[in-house]
Amino acid sequence: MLDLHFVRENLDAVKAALQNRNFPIDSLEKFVQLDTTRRRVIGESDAINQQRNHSSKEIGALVQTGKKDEADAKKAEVADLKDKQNELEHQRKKVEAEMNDLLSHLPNVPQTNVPVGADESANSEVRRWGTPKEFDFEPKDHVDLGEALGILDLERATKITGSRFAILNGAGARLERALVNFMLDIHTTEHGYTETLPPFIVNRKTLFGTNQLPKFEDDLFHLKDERGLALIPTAEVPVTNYHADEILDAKDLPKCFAAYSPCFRSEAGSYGKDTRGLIRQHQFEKVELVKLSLPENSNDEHEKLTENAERILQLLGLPYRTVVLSTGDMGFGAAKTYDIEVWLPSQNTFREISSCSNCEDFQARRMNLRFRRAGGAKLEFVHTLNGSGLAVGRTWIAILENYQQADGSIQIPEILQSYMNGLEKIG
RNA sequence: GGAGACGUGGCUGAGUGGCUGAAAGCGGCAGUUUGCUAAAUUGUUGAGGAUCAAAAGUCUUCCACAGGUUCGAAUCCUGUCGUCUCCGCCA
Repeated sequence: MLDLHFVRENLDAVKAALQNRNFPIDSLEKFVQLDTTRRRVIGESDAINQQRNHSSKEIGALVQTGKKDEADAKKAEVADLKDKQNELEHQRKKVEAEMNDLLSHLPNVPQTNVPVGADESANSEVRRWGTPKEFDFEPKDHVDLGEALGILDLERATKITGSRFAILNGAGARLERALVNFMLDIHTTEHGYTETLPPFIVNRKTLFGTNQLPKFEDDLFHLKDERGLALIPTAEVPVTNYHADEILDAKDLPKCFAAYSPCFRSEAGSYGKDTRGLIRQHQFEKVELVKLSLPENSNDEHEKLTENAERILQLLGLPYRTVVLSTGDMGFGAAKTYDIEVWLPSQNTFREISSCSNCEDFQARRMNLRFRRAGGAKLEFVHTLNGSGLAVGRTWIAILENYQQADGSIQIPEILQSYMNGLEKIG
């Protein structure tokens, strides 16, 4: 959420940012109007409050000195004030609610070094690693490979749940589990993250903190429960909110978390997109990286976090490229985002396997996550960052496709073999 | 699921209708003192909003949250949420 004062004082900059994000700017005119009204109403309301408080004290004194008539006269006066007050308070609440609603629907302002553009065609590649393998046979996709090997069963998953669900069996299930453990081990032992295992169900306040609400209600799986709970779409939600409503000590920053979790997404509006295989599922597993950082360090932390995620692909020997998303392609809360895209032979292209964002103080403001510097200075909002390190299902796909052999077997990357009980190949 | 207790500032903890944004202690910050460390001592120390060019100042709101009673609520009433204890149940 953008700061009220920031929007008021940087109206033109915010307007430009919204336009670059393909976001309608008419709400900013409404903003100016609401802002003016709000301040007027608060001024009037406070003035009446002051009178009331003052009169109440006088009444107290009059009652104690036995001047009942005068006290009664005053009481009548205050009763009048109270009516006006109620009216103003009502207005104030209404205006503030509208204002909040408006602000909570505004996306973050992109950093100035983010490429401006309408969509993903304006994304810009920042680096590339590895060389896609040349196959001397026609490479299959992960569905053909997995089903032939008996490690992937999409049909029965559809039977027991529905489309966009999958069952992994045998070495396939083991590979998934190996990847989770491998990723967590690297991030905790080599990259300094603290492992955390959060709840997979969260409340609405938490969903608001990381921007899923109010705008993206339909992307979630909601529980039929009077508490308004939902399944997490990513561990970013519970983990970033871990310190919500707290005041952290500057010396404890940055805080770096690595969290495994399943992720649940309704994928509303994506019908017909990536319908084959594991690419786009309603449920998938992910190891998520989250950082809480000092504002002045968040860009450096963002670079490091992205490199930490890339490191996993390097260790697995999977070719990838990293792109910086354009203003039109970025997520709602991000100020800057790098996507890491892994090479998929079957599609002869790079596909997203991680998205690493610096949200600056956008989420922190929503969840009231602040810190104090030494010297007792004023409280400031923490900067929050997150990125997949990595999406496990898509890594599973990448391994099958990149490590497939002519006979349909899958060679296991060496670094994973110890996680697979020494298994060198599947099939 | 049943019964009971409770929810106050960074922490502990006073406060049962006006003089309480809140005692006291701890912690934090600033200073003084003392070979160093430690201790002692003095002062200071919540958050949001409005006003203001800014600071200062002034005003206002906040004692889990939302309502209500009252001229006046941390204090009384109702609801919600949460925590703890005991019983039941269960992995």
